[in-house]
Amino acid sequence: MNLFADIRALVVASLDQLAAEGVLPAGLSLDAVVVEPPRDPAHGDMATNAAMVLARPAGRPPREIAQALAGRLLADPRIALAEVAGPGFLNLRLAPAVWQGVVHAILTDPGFGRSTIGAGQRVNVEFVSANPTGPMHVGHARGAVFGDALASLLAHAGWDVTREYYVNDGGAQVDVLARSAYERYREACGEAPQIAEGLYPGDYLIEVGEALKAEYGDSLLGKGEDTWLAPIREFATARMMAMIRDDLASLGVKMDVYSSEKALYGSGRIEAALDRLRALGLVYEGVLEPPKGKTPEDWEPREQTLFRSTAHGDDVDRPVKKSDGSWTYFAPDIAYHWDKIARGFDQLIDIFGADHGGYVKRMKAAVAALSEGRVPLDIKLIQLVKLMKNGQPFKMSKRAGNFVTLREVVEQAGADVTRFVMLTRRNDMALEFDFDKVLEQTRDNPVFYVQYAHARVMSVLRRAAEAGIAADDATLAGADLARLSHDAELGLARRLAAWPREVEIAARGNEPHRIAFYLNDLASEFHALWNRGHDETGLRFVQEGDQATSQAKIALARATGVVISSALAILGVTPANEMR
RNA sequence: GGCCCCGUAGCUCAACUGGACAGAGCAGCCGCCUUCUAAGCGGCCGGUUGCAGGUUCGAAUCCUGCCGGGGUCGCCA
Repeated sequence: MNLFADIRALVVASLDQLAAEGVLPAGLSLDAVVVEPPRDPAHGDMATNAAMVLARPAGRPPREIAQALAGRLLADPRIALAEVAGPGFLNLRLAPAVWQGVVHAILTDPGFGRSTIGAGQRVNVEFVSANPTGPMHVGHARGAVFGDALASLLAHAGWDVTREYYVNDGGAQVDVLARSAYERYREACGEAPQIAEGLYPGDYLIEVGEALKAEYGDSLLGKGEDTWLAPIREFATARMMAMIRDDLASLGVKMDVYSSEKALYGSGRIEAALDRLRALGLVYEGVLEPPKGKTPEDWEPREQTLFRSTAHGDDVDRPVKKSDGSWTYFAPDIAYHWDKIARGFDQLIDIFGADHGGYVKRMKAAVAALSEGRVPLDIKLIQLVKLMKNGQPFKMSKRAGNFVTLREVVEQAGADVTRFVMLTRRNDMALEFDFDKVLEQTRDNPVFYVQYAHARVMSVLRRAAEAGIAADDATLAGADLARLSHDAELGLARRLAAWPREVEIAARGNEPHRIAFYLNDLASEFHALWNRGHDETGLRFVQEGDQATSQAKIALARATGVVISSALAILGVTPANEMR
């Protein structure tokens, strides 16, 4: 059930009638007609721009069209008031029964808030994709939470979603990992480790060294890289991936698929992808111009293998091979995306750190070329997380290997709080994460505020039980909701009615933060009603001695709880039953 | 210098993807409150949406050019 879609359908049907009666010309496109909540509640419950967008093609003044439409709409019992306003808006006021019906729908329809706009299309959400060279840090946590919530959101809106992690285990950095682990292995064997400049100094490799000793004894001591590099690389990356999976699990993130970059090497798939592009005339040998403006010191013209990304909107063509003949990072990534296309996804989403912004155009160009424009790729960039403690920047020094890990954040703040806070900002805005503030129990902590609203709903149900009022869902579904007549109550119901629409807007834009903002608004509306009960006892949810009215009001509270819980589920946050 | 992102109330951020008078929360000011659930409630003040043009019925949103912040710029991933 989506009330806005229902009313839009009514508007469209009415316009069709007007066309049939000759009031409007036949065959007008109604695509641009929208029904949405006005910014200003004084303008009514819903507004449509129909008259304005049709004025020009119909050759009639907008207000005249609006007037005719109003007459039609008023014939429907759901429409209580239809007023022409401003340049030709038609403002609608809906009958209380409509809002009461929303409460009933929430209590009886488990699919309330779900949508079918995804139409079962298969979408692949690739996120985190951190190098398997160490534990994940806060930045990764934000990407993980965002990707996971986006995936849930899309699933909620009718997409068939795959969560995927691209393991960057093929480049030079995993060799560095192997060398670093080897030193820790030597250390475990009683030798003095030499963590040279450029190796990973973090303590997390100590246990890997010990595990290596347990596995290999001292058989690798004193041997050259050619004997130990490959096996230790395997060993260490496997350990790192196990650690990363644990980290993700601590945040409640579970991937459907892990894809290995390394597996692409030697499989012929990189070559195949590039051959495909070459056949399209998009791979060639050529010389790049130096970057405009700032030319690097050591720049020298050099012929190399290039992808013609400029054919699909990039600014320059991009190399796929390094000067030593090995692939650039881009080459296997092209093959990887081709693989995703080949697996039949209708739509791809990549979630990158903001420092990869320069990579976006070439990746989109590659996907456009390989899918011949059939598979859209949306790339969401995740901005930095600024860690704070008591309003002071929380310093981290990655170089020293003692950066703040995802694990530490989750241990201090908890998974629910971490997730919620990281979703209260748009992905392309920097996020401040203050360890103290996120745990505060005050109004300006959105996590607390929303959880408190849910806890109050549960409290109402407990109180009803104490008062001997039946308040199970079946009973509430049969409550006499016509008793919900106060504007404060109907206002809350209006907010609940907006939920399905909010899901669709958020899903269409790949913007899970909208869910967090909606939750804040809904909680605010609920708290406001609760607080009015202080002075106006008639607005309290439990009305001593009046079971029927109590049940209607409790149904409203319960419906609010259901929607909060459903929205929190998309964000991957557990609703609180009581505050401690 | 090229490209990408950001710039909105004193602060932190929204704005339904082009809709009406740009909204919340903090902070500030003025009242109220000692509780159906306690960590408060109501109201007021606060704006040239960085600047200047353009597109149109209508612009924070789209286009052009500037200003400021961040990121990035063949052989890192």
